[in-house]
Amino acid sequence: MADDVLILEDFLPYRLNRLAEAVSRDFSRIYRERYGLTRPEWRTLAALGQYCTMTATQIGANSAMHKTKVSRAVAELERRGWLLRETDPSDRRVEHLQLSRSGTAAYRALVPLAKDYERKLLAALEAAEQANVVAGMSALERVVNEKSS
Amino acid sequence: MADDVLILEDFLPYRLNRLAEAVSRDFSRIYRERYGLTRPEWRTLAALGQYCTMTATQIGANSAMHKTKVSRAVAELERRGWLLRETDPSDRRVEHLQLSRSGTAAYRALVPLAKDYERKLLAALEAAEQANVVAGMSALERVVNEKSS
DNA sequence: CCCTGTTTGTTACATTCGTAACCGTTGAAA
DNA sequence: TTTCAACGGTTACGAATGTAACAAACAGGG
Repeated sequence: MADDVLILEDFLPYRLNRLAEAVSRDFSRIYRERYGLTRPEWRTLAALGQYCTMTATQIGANSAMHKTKVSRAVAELERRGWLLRETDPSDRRVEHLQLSRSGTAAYRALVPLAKDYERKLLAALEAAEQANVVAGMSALERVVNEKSS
Repeated sequence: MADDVLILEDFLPYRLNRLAEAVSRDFSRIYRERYGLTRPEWRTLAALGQYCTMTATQIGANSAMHKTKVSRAVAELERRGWLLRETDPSDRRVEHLQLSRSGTAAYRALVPLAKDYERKLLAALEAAEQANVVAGMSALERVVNEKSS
């Protein structure tokens, strides 16, 4: 508790980052090896798969991505023919995005793999530990959201 | 539980990343605004402050940073006069690094701020939630370490 | 109708980052 | 002694990212 040394291994921001990076890196192999997707592209795909139709701004807010990341991910998915844009007739700044047939197919192929990954990760924990993870994350999310608001 | 839609907001890798990014971004203001440090530089400073003397390779292993990140962070800290290198006489590839007097001063100034940040973050949680966070993170770390080994 | 300010989304530029190549050093085997 | 693989650390180069500037479209007064 002395204020002269920080035990980095116990420091919450560091632990969170280390953990998130390891998990993210590990999981990214699933969509990277199979489809060559980047993380922003995967997130955009996941958001559109879940919500069917969204604007770029909505994707950014929902997936916590900078708008330039969204813009580039959308452009790449469109280039692949996985995504369709439709300009809003009542506000021509806005583009409504949705997955094409082939984009939906890729999404549907990835969802079970993603769920499997999560399932296996949590299966290595005891039931009480799983509950701790879920409750702890929710609590931290609550605090972080309070701070930013 | 259906395998056709993934609820991104409940998906563990995504939640972890979102949380870690938010906390890291928030905390980074402390060392960035005050000293203009980048995250790799802060981590290197923290590692050397904790362990007194380390090699670049050890810092990378300890802080989960790529060796090029460490190399650049060390170079910058040295440029500031915060860090001293000493070539190992028995193996001239190895450099033993340690903080200089001014580097130590900066470290000592930052440690209480870091601890304060963590304290305030956890103070917004109830006791049971804090326990959940600590236990949940430890459990996840265990699993991730098992996977990579 | 124009002017101003705001919003959506894209692009230019500089910075950061990782892969891979690299240099100098070491140790060990031939 | 010579050779060569392995290691510590740096650097070059391409990819990814964020900041800021930007164009186009809207909204609301004057």
